[in-house]
Amino acid sequence: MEVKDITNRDVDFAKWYTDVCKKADLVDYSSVKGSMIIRPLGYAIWEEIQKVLDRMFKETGHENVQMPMFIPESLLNIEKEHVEGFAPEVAWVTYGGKEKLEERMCVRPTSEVLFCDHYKKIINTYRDLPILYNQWCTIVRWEKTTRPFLRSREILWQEGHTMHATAEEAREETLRMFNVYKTFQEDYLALPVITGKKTEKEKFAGAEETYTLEAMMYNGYALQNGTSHYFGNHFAKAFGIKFTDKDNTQKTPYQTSWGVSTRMIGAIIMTHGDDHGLVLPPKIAPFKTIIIPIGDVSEKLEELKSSLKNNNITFKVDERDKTPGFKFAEAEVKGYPVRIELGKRDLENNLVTLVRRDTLEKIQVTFEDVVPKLNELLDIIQKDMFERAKTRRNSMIYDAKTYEELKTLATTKDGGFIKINWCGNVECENKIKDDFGIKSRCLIEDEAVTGACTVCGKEAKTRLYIGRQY
RNA sequence: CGAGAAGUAGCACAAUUUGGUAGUGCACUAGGUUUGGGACCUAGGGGUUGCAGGUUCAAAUCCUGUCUUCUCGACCA
Repeated sequence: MEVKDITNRDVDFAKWYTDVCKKADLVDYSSVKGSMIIRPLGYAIWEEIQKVLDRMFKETGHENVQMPMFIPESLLNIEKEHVEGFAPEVAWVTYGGKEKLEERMCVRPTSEVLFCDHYKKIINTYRDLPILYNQWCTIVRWEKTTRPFLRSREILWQEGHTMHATAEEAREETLRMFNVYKTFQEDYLALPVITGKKTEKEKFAGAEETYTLEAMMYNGYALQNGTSHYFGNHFAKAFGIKFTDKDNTQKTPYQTSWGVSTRMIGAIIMTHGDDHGLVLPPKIAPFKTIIIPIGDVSEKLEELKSSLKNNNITFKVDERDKTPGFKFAEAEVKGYPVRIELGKRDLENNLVTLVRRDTLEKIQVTFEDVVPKLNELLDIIQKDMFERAKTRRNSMIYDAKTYEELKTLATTKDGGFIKINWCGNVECENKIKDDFGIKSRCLIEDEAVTGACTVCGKEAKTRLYIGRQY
C-alpha cells in the first residue's frame, strides 16, 4: 500500500476526496459503474454507525424487518407521484433465467410500496397501530454521475417505515426520528447540520412534508445527509390500507418514512479530513487508537494492551517491520483519533507519546497515565472536531437581501450557504437554479421574515437556505 | 445522458507520433543490516497492455465497438 501523494485539499477538492477514499482503504471501484466495494475500514465505520443508530431506533420502539428486493411494476405504479419521481432511475429485471418475465420487476429504489403492500395485510384494528418498522438493506438507483459514498447506484442504507392511527402521531414520529438523526450526526459524527423542511419542489416523491439534514462540506458544498418524511395518508389510500378505530368506523392510517445511508461516511471524510488523509470522530472510529511500538518494548506493550482492553478502548497495534515514520503516516491516512508512540527511548523515562490526529499535537504522558489521558483526549477531540466544523460552516453562511447581493455571492463564492427571503413561488426557486446553478436546501424556521423576496421583490413569506450541492 | 480526456504489474508512469513482441521507480517475496516522520544491501517473483472484433507477415502502438475512471453540464439521496 502506498499512502503518499494525496492531492492537496485546497488545490483539487474532488481529487483529494477520491484519493482519501482509496488511500485510506475505505473503498475500491468495482467493474460496474457506481457500485463500490466497501473495504474493511469503510465497512467497520458503517458498522459503528449501525450499532449506534440501531440502538436509538430500538429505544424509540422500532423493530427491524427485511423486505424483498424486487418490486413488480404494477405495485410500483400504485402511487402516482411516487412512481413519477422514481421511474427515471430504477433498474429493471426482465428475465428469470432464460425466460422473459410476464411482468418486469424493478430493484427497489426505496421500499414504501413494499411496506404498504404488507401493511395492507397486517393492519386491521387500531390495536395494530402504530407499526414501527425499520430495515437495513441496499437499494438501487440508476444514477448518471457517481462518486464513492456520495452517489452510488447501489446504496447501503436504513429506511424506517411507520404507520399511525392519526396524523398528529405520524407528524410526531417524523420529527422524533428527524431529531434522532440530528443528535446522531452532531454528537457522534461531529457534523453540524442545518435542519428544516424541504420546499414543495425538493420534497420526496409522494411525501407531504420532507425534513432534511444538510451538512456543509469543507469546500462549502451541501450534502443532504438524511431525510424524514411525513406522508399523510396518500399511500395508505392508494393501497387501500384501513383499520377499524375505537368508534367502530373504518379509517385510513398515516405514514412516515426516514432514512440515512453510507453517504454519511462521505460527509465525515469531506468535513473532517485533511491533507494527511482521513480524520475520524472518536465516537465512530472502529479503533480509537493505534499503538506503534518503536524498538523492543514487548513487555510494556503487553501491559498497555491489556490495560486498553480492560478499559474497553478499541485499538490496533502496528508491529510490522516498517520504520516508525511509515507507520505514523499510515496511521494518519487511516484517521485513528489518537496514536500511541510506545518508544524505547521514552520508556526509559517512563514516558509515552500520544498524538492527536485532528491537530497532530504530540503529548507526553507517563506510562500509567496513558489510559486516563487517552479517554480525556478522545472526548476533547470529539468536541473540538464538532466546534471546528461548526465555526467553518458558520463562516460560509451568507445573507442576501437583494438579487444583486445574491448575484455577487453566487458568482464570487464557490460554495457556502446563502440565506434569502422567499415569496414561496417555485418560479423564484427555478430562477436561482437557472441563473446560478444553486438549489434550495431547506426553509429556515427560526428566523423572522422581514422585507421582500430576494428574487422577485414581492412580499416574502419565509426565509430559505440555498446552496450548491453534491 | 451530452461534450472532452484517460485506461500498460498492486500504485505512479515510459515505450504509441514512426507497428517489430513491454521497461523504470515504489510496493511485493527471501536473507541480512536497521528502526523516534514514509530505511539500506543482496537476490527474486509478478504483464494474454480494460474487454471484444478488425487491418497486417507482425498490434500496447492503426481502425471500429464496448466498459470503466476523471472533468464540465443535465439528472439525482
